[in-house]
Amino acid sequence: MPGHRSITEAEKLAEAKLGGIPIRRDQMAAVANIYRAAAAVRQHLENSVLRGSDLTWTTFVVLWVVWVWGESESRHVAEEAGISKGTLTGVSRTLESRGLMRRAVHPSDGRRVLLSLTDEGEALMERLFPEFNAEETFVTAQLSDEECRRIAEGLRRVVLQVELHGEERRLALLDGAAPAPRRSGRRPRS
Amino acid sequence: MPGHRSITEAEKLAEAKLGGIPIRRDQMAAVANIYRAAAAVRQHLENSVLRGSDLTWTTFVVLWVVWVWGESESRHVAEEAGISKGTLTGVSRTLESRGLMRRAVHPSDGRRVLLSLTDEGEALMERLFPEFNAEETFVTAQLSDEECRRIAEGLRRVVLQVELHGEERRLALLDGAAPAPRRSGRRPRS
DNA sequence: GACTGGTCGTTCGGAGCCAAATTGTACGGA
DNA sequence: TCCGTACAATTTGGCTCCGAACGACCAGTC
Repeated sequence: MPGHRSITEAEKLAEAKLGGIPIRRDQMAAVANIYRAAAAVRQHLENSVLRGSDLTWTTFVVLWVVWVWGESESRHVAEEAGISKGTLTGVSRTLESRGLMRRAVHPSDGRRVLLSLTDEGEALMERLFPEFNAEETFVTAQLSDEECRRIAEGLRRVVLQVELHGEERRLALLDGAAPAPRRSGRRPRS
Repeated sequence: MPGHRSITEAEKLAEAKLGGIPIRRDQMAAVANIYRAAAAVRQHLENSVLRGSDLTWTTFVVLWVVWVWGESESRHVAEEAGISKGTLTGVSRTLESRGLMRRAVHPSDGRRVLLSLTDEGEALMERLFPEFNAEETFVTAQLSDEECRRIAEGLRRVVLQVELHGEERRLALLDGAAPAPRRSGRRPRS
C-alpha cells in the first residue's frame, strides 16, 4: 500500500533537491492525495462488491450512468462516465453480450446509438447499488457528512477548473510549438 | 467532459430508483468527485508537461519516487507509486532503456533489485518537477492554500481507512465464501 | 547437503484506455 | 441527383495496468 512514508516528508526532500526553487506544497499534497485516494477507493470497490458480479470500475460506472439517466445516446454516456467513445464501444458491447444492456439505433438518426438497461441490468443495479454505496460509506468512514460535502465541493472546483480553462492553458504552455504527438495510439497513415 | 449533468441531480434520481432505500449522498458525492478529479488532473498533466518529455503519469510518478527517496528497492517503489510490482517491472525497464534509470541487483540479496536515477534522469526531474508543480497549482487554482490542506488531509484519511481496514472489511463481506477469481490474469499452467 | 517455507522480481493473460483513422449517416446547397 | 461538409459510432494500434502463476533466491532445520 502506498503512503507509508509521509508525503510531507517527501515534500521537504523534493524542495531540498531543488535547492531553493520554491514549491507550492499544499497544492502538491492535494494533487498527490487525490490520486492516491482515487486509486485506493477504486481498488477497494473492485475487490469487494464489484468482483462478485464480475464488473470492473468502468463497466459499473457505465451501467450506473445509464441506470440513473435512463436511455441515453452513447456519446453522452461516454462523457458522463469519463471515458472515450472508443472505450465505450467495447464496454457497452461486453455488457450487451452479458444481457445487461441494450443497444438500439436512434429512430430518426441512423448514426446515433441509444443505450438502455435490460430488465436483468436493472435488477442487478437495484441489488448492487446499495452495496456499492455501503462501501463508499466505508471508505469515507473517517469523515463526517460535512467533511464529505466540503471535499466533494472542493474537488468539483478542481474538475471545473480543468474543464473550463485546461485547454487554453495547455495551448498557452505550448506557445505555438507543435503539440508533441502521443507515443501510443494509431499512427498517421502516410 | 464529464459532469455536465449535476451529481446532486443524479443522487436524487438514484434514490428515486430505489424507492425508499436510503442512500448516503454525501459519501457518494465525495467518492464520485474523487474519481472525477483524479482523472481530470491526470489528463491535464499528461497533456501538458508530461507529453513533451514523452512520459505518462505512471512513469513520472515512478521517476519522482526514486528521485525523492533516492536509490530504493523496487517493491518499495511500487508501493509508494501505488502500482503493482508487475507494472513496475515494465515501467522501470522502459525508463532504463531510455537512460533515465538504473537497475542493479542488491549486493547481498540476489532477489532484490535497486532502482536509482542516472544523471540524465536527475537532470530531467530537476527541469520537470517545477513545471509539474506549476500545473498542480493551476488545477487547484480555485482553492485556497487552506482548502488544499483540508482536502489533502481528508483524502489522507480515506487512504488510511482503506489501508488499515480494507482487507478485513473485504473478508467480512465475503463471509467465508470463495474469493471470486478475477476474470482476467494469468491462468494456471496445468 | 537436501528439504521447507517465505519473499523477491518477472512473466503473462486479459481488460482498459486514448486518439487517429475510418466508416456510415445526415443534410444543405449546386 | 450529386457533392461536400458535418457529425455519429466504430476500428485500430500502441501502451498501461492488475494480479495470479512462476522461478530464483534466501534462511532455517534436520
